[in-house]
Amino acid sequence: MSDNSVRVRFAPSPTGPLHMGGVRTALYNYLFAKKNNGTFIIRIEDTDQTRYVEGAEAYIMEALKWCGITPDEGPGYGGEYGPYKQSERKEMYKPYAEKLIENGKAYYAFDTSEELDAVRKQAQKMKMPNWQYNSVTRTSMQNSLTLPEDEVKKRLENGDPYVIRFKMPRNRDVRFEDKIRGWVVVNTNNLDDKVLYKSDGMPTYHLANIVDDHTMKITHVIRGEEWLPSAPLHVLLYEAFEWKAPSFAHCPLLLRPDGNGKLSKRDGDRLGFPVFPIDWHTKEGEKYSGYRENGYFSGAFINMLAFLGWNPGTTQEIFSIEEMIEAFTLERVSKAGAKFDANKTNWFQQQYLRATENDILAELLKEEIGQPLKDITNTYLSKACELMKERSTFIKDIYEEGNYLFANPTEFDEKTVRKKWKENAVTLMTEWQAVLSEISDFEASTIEKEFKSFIAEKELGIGKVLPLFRLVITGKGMGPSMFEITALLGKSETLIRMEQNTSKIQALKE
RNA sequence: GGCCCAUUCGUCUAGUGGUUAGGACAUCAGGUUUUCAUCCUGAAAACAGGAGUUCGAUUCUCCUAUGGGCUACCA
Repeated sequence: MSDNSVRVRFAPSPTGPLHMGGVRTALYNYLFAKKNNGTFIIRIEDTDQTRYVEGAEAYIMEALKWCGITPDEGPGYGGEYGPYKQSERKEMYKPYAEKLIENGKAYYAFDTSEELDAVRKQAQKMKMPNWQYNSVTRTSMQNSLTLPEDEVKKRLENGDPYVIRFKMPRNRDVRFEDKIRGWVVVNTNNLDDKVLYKSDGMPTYHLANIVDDHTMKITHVIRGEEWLPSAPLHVLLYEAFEWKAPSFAHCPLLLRPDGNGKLSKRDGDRLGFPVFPIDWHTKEGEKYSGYRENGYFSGAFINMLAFLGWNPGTTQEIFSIEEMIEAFTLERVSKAGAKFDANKTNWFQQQYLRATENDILAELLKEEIGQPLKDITNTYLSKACELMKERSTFIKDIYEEGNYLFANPTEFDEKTVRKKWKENAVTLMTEWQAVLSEISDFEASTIEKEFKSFIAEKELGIGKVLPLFRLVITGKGMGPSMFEITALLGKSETLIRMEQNTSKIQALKE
């Protein structure tokens, strides 16, 4: 592997389940890596011990796995640049922070959180809502820039709690070229002296992500737009370390379909669609539903997600992951946030269901429905899928909408009975049953031919007779071709239903 | 409040100075179908507003508006 090969990382924080916005960021990283024959890395950013959520990391890994976004390096996947969890890299950050102090790019600060809160509150009272620890205010705070050298030394030796802050330079325009947005310029006067190293001995995200990206040889940082404001700080950090900065690409956010704001945890179940790739159960017993458990194919989910903020510039919309890799470029990621549309997701799902081979659908159906289908042959199931898939979106629809393919119906659509079941119905069905019983091959085409001559003989329209036949056999007023259905059910089952159900329906009528 | 980013049909988007502003989802109307779905055909539907630059702006610049993000010893 050469030094200039592409290496990207997806760096989630295990503070909860990964939602679809995060999955999309991971996907774009993955697509970019694969497109460029590069390496896709997962790094767990767990530097905030207070926000650790049990099970979140496992959730993230499983969700990505379901999506087919497979890391080349990461926890559980190996790699030469590990460990891939920041908590396990804890020891390596401090020397880097200290190096920055030596260079005069950072300093120790002894102000406690409480003191800072007090200062902020005070400033707010004086109508300055935006107090920052920066080049102006740091001169009046307790830090290694204001305290005498021996006092600083004493405090450090005493083990007094301290943080290390970045010494943000004054009045400099920091610029970098974002792969998605073009040039972004920010003046350092608007930036504050960010904490790099916390008093608990852990780095903040800002330090850890720079150190890790550098030591892991990351070439492209592809992340959400929420990081855009701190990107200049990161650029400055690379500069302070005299390291070459990676390229940056800030993806647009996923917005809520109604009203305002970015898509969040609670929107899903409130608006009736999942925002998570797979189910998430909280410790308190709450459930947030996921696409997997709701019956979506991961391919459809990923395809939909990719198109929320990216498009290939052609009219093709259905893409396999391989095709996406081939077509993907960062330049074609759009800049504006995208409102999520659950409708389109269903359309993708429907397209994928339809494109799936019948025998594969049969297997999936058996897997999903289980017990009720265990004695049905794959050949039969496969044919049932063929009949039902044009009118289904989810695997379960095949079973639910086509339940009559698996059992003699016990209910008969009331509306159809009322509208179609006339006085001659019983006679008609009895006679038709007799015709059916004479058919020997029981092929759909034969049944159809016999049916046509039957109604011709009766001088009746197809619409007068076929709905009755459908009602008797399926209990419904609509569905696939009756000839296909009865051919699949087979002669004896068809005759049994004709015999039993005709009188059942008639009984309903009386 | 400050800073940053964005703004084309209801939604996702194509479009990079001259187009009847294209597609997809959704919607509606016809056709096919015993029916439902599919499928086919068609319709309605957008350049946020205002100034510039230019022979000419959806496209470039500025301003305004709107939306979003950030503003922690969180990521």
